[in-house]
Amino acid sequence: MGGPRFQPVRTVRAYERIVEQIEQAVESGELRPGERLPSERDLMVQFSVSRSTVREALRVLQARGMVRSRPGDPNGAEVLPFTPAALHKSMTTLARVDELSLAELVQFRMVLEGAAYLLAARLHTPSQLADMDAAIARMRAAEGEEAFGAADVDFHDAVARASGNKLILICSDVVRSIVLNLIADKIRAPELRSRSIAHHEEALAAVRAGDGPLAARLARQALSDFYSPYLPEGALDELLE
Amino acid sequence: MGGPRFQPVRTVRAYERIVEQIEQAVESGELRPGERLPSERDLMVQFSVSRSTVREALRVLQARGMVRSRPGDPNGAEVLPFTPAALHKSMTTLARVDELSLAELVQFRMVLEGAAYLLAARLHTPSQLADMDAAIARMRAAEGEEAFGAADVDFHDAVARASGNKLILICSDVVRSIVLNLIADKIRAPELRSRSIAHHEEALAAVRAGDGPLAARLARQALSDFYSPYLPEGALDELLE
DNA sequence: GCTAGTGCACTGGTCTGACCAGTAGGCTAC
DNA sequence: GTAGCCTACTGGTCAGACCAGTGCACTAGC
Repeated sequence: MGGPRFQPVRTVRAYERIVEQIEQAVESGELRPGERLPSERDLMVQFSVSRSTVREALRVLQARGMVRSRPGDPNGAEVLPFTPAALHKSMTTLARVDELSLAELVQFRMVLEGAAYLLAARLHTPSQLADMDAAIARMRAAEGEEAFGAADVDFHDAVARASGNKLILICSDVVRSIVLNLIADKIRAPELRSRSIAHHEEALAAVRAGDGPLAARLARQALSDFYSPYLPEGALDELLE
Repeated sequence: MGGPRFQPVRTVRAYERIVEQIEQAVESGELRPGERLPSERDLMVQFSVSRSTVREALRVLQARGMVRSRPGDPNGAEVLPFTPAALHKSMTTLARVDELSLAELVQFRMVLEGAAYLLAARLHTPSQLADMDAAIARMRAAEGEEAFGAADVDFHDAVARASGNKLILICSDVVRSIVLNLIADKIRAPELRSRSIAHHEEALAAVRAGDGPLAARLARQALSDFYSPYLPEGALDELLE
């Protein structure tokens, strides 16, 4: 050993270069959400490749959720604002393929929600508290399962938003929807509702009082209560004090 | 209102159907990592579509990290084990496009690492403790930045693994690498090393003693210490008691 | 004048068929 | 027995074509 240090080479496909270029244009702000890409036929001229190559690049970008194309649209593909759809997709795959257990997912939710409540208790603004109040009111007023669930989601969203951390917000959202999807076939007994509302109100009171640790503990406890029927005994105990 | 409830329709592209079918085959275990897909020309017969359509489907699957194809490979595309690459990608985009601040990322790390230490303190096995010891030994023995960094990563990985939660492990990993990437241009002053090692050892001692809350607090504190130079004053205080 | 309807030019989705540069494995010549 | 060639494949790319949609300008009718 001692000769020149060579680097492994990798052949780069044409469509990958196109993906890179468009991706960079989006990330640098040169292309903003809502704007349109040139048509595929224009792109094939600009990149001087064939249309199939352009299309493969667009498929990759579409899979990443950065772009959407609609047949017949005279304006070409639309640049989309970032959505956690791709994040959601890969986490879902992770959950399905990589033997991620429901316990792990719920535990992760407990971690995230706990942090969200902790931060929310210290950072909340009046309007965010109002959002939480409104969500609880909607939960109480809800007629069907659907409306109740939506209001429930709104509440957790408001808390996560109050945490001031977008990553917590997005990840909570993704994991929650995956978890709910996993147990969608089992029934959410309506008699749990009043208890669920009470839990939410306690946690909200702690948030309002600025008692982060208490709010976090209540939130974890509520999650543990809610999901323990679907889990082996004691699977979530580690995160409860 | 009162007529039949119609559902919005969505035209489904041919390549999407192919993606679904292959994806499902992978998720159901019918196709296992390491196995090969038929060649594109075979697939076009099986799905009775053209090769371009098959290829667009493969591009999508490849973008999701489920499949890899190599020119000339007589065996067709390879089914890959799940990697967090797609997760990594979408989180990186999130960080770049969605104005995710370094503070949010580090805060998120504090949340995850805190949880990892907390769980590790309660669930660790002897061999996992040994892994952590070994990693610290490597940190101490490291000559260059690179070796030190690698050992550091190994340590955190060992802790996350000891948490027993694969989601925490993977997400910590992803977020850590994004954060390190963001501050890669700044120097990691070598004089911080001995302090960093000391921090790790304190936290490890708490883990060994089974004191989860202490371990978690030390871990958060260490992260806060390490990253505060790159952040506005007090940006991480909310998660320190 | 304005609106309703009709074309048209263009889009993306798909297909066909072709070429090229790689690869792996069998075959041949030594 | 082995080194090296051959071949039958592979994926990557290209060219050209058709179709069903879409939006818009234009036009016919009021």
